[in-house]
Amino acid sequence: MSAKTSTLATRKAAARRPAGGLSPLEVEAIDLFISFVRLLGMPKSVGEIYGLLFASAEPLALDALMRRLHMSKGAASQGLKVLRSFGAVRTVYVAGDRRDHYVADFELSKFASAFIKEEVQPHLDSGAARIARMEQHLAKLPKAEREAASVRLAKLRHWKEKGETMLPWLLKFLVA
Amino acid sequence: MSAKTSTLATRKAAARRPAGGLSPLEVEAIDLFISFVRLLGMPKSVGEIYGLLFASAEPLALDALMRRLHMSKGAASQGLKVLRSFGAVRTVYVAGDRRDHYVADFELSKFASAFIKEEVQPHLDSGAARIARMEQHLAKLPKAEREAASVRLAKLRHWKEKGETMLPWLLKFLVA
DNA sequence: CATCCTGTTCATTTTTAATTGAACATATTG
DNA sequence: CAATATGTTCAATTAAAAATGAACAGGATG
Repeated sequence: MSAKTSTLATRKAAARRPAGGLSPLEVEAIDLFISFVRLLGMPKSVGEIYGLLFASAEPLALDALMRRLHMSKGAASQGLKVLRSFGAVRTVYVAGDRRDHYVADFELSKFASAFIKEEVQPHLDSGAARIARMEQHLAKLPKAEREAASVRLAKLRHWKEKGETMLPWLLKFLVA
Repeated sequence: MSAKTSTLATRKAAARRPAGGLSPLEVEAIDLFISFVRLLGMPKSVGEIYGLLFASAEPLALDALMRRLHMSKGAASQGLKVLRSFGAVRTVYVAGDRRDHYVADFELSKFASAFIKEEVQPHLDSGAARIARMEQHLAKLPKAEREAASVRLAKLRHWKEKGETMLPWLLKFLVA
């Protein structure tokens, strides 16, 4: 009896979509975004979700993502949370359905600016703090060592400034 | 007799450095570069090696890296291989010692350009191939779906072009 | 208000990435 | 050329990251 309903559901889904529940176009989009999010150090599930939403003409609810991507509820929920957190995805109202339905926001720059704000910027900041501490240590060194180390520290400061110059520019370019 | 020489060498090195074999300055440098290489998706051992070489006034051989970083020979060898591969590190001649001695190259941009060439560029290329395939699939779609998908594909093409514009610029900025 | 539906959280398991250490290759030295 | 020193590679181990699934919270529904 439970076998019967599940068979029906499966058959219905299969009729709408090619084998496996994903069209070739969707598969390409998913692959594309998996490799993109991996580049940014995000879990592949995030790329799968965004890829499917990007390719999908209709908004999709959590259970549709689970089913079509063969993904657990937990992973889908967490992935959507991440995507929501930087606005790569948003919910849309669907009449007569109380599930949340998601669509992809097409502004890809949101991935990049989230990455910069969450990963790069903190590193730059902690790097700055570290350089300050290194300057403290430097002062206590015997003269011979101090001079060699001083050159290196200058290099670090230079890179830090370069990073701080580049980031805003990069953000601007991406958003434009 | 081999015991005698190795004991002497060990004692000599230990006298030069504080407990644990790493000065506070070295520890800061190592921490800094660990987080930097992690940002680029490289193993932490690569950051440890570069960090120590960056801070170290003298060239260091593989066994010194192993000893001071508590790292296996394999990890040190592989890490140096990676660092050599993009010129972040080079060997220098040390008279009367047949081990390879390494120093850090201070041009940090080498990390970034290696990352772009090895990680980013290939993704852009495969992305381009994928977009081409998606255009094939698109043609086979019924008209209604085709139009929605077409808008999305245009977005992808746009991002690809943006990436292709930005990368050379970014490289130039980094190297400058 | 008891039950069902939807979604979140988090301890556990699984998967993936990095490290170890031993076997090997190669060069050096007496 | 035997013995030793140096460095690389790779199968096995260990550590880190991600996914699962069950427990839970809250909101709707009859």
